[in-house]
Amino acid sequence: MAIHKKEAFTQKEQDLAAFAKALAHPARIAILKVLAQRNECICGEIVEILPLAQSTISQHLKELKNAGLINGSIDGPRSCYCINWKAFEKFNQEFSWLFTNLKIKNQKSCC
Amino acid sequence: MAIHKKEAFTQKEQDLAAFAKALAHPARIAILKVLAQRNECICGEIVEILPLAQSTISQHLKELKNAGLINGSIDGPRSCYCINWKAFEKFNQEFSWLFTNLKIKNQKSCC
DNA sequence: TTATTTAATCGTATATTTGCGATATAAGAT
DNA sequence: ATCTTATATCGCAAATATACGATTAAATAA
Repeated sequence: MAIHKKEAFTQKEQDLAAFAKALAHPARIAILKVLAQRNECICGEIVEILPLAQSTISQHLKELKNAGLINGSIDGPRSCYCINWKAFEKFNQEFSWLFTNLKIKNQKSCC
Repeated sequence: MAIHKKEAFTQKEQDLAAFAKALAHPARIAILKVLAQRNECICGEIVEILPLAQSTISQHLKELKNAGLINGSIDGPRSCYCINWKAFEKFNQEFSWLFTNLKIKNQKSCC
């Protein structure tokens, strides 16, 4: 693709896209669901639940953490993860902005 | 990656991930904004606004259409696109389900 | 019919993502 | 100090995504 042209778009567009990207894999959706159900969770528990290798889960957790959607803290030899509800709330609003705000002027599909 | 393990996840998880994937690029967010503002739009107009080649825009439009987020109809030598608000509404609810429903039990982040 | 316009598709190059095994790291247990 | 446990990281392979120029297709205009 030569060059990513992300810099050509607004920060808000980039942020929203980055958030969507973090959610753009069923494994990460599933991880978030597990974290939400258990409030907090160590990596190993997720590995037991999902049909993916430990290294793969660790990678997905890293991406979710980089996107700011989860928090992680070292707890002895384990790593404890949980959802960052604050960030979720923020992005939920961003999505609402995209979903509803843009809809105000035009209510119906055309073609 | 050898094999995509998407089939190992629920349909709902896959659908939500696919929707997020469609939004996971700033160009596609920008295209949706243009479509929302103008209600309907031909490909060429979007090409004039965004700093991407015609073939690239066409590719992004195809992905948005495949994801069901936009409708497209052939209008002579042009193609007219618009947002499929119904699909948007549906996925907005799916996201709300993810964002709020899961949150009921656990209100605070742990780590 | 022949040109023009508009958009989709093809082919290609490159970047990124996904996945896993192997290894490294770091804390706790013995 | 050594072993065990839990997780992160490395290195690799394969799949996807991104981008663009060139070409094709299809409708209109001349």
